[in-house]
Amino acid sequence: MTSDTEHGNRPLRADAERNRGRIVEAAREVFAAHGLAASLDDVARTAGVGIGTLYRRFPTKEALLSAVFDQVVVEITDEVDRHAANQDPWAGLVALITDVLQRQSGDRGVFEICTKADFGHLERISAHYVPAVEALITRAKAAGQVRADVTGTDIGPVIVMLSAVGDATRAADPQLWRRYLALVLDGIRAPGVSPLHPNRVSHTELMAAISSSRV
Amino acid sequence: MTSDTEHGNRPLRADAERNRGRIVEAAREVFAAHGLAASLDDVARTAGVGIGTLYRRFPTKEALLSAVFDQVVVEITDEVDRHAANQDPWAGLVALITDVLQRQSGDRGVFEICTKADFGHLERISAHYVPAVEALITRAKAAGQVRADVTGTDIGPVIVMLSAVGDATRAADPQLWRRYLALVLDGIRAPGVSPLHPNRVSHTELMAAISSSRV
DNA sequence: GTAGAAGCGGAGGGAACACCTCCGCTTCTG
DNA sequence: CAGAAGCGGAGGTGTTCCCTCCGCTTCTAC
Repeated sequence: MTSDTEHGNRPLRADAERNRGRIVEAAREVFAAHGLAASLDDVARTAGVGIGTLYRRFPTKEALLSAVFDQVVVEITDEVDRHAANQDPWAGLVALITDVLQRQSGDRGVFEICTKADFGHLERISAHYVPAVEALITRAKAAGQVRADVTGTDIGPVIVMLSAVGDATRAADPQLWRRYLALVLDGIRAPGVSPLHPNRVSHTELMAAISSSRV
Repeated sequence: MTSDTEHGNRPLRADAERNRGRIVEAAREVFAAHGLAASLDDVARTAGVGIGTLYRRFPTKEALLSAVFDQVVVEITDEVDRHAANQDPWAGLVALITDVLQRQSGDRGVFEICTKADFGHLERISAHYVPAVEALITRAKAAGQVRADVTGTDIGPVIVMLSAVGDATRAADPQLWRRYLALVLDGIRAPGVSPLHPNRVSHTELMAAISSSRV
């Protein structure tokens, strides 16, 4: 955010640096509202600069996405690691799911970098997410907090599910997803009642499936 | 499907009638795979006819959508009414949710006519769906089968949620949504554990929100 | 103050993709 | 077998992207 150079070389002129900041800020807003497919013309308009200015600073769309989301990825992975370290595994799991959803609800850009493989952020996130969730689920099951037939690979789909309901109901009530989170948590909690359809799908297969859906 | 006239007037020539059938069938397939935004060129190609032939028979995209989905809407509303009449309200509710999801999982076209207001099918469906679900929930709560803090307006979001997970995990395992259905059903079942975020949103508001999401 | 480097805006090129029209040619039917 | 009906698909029109180019403006170092 506060980098005052372009590629670590010559510092930018003051007005250029100011515009760069505006562009990143506008991109964040626009991607949050319309997803990563939003047009760069839209970003430039929101930033109040010409499209040429945007492209001089960020030669490709991907460069802009990096500038906007690299920091967010670090925040998310830190958060995930922190929750994994929670002494109470159930509390950690709930906090992890809640935090991820809170970030995603209301920010379609974040949602998409977490679920679409297109731009490489997903890999970095899942490298932290997968072991964290596996450890939490194992510990929570050992403590009798989570039903025995739930696995670590179920949490990804649970997040997708709640994220979808958050998106769908946002216009009616932006916090309504919390209601369905509570419902689903009650479903995950021990002891289960309904028998579960078997889940023989790996994290890797799930990631691939999720990021390829709704093309 | 077996209509052998265009607007109830002169019957079509045999080859034209044959092509009309192929077009409707191809449209069903293409919309199922790619959603209602799929292009009519794609439909024509799949049907093995020229784009001109398609447009002569269906002057607008909407006419084709009607030909494809009007019957589906009737089937859905019949199904919904039938489940509402189930003596065991819990069994009826589960069957209703399962049937809707079964139809939607694997058919993006059906999913979209059920959730997007664009083409007017949603209204016809919800005219049956809303009273059916309200009656089932009321009866199921009276029988102690559903937790007291769940309402009729929760079932729509639940379907959206499971439909999203079905879509996301389809490539990994097309039946995996059943696993999360069981999880959610356990969450809906009486007695609840986690307190639910209040739901002060009407069916109408929810429909509007859902059909306007992911524009 | 000023020269010139740095930066700026936005028209527009090029590509992709959608819906739909038109018309010369083909096929069916009475 | 005549002529009505139907056919195909090139192409018109429109939209929406990403990105380039270049004449003009603004900043900054001296």
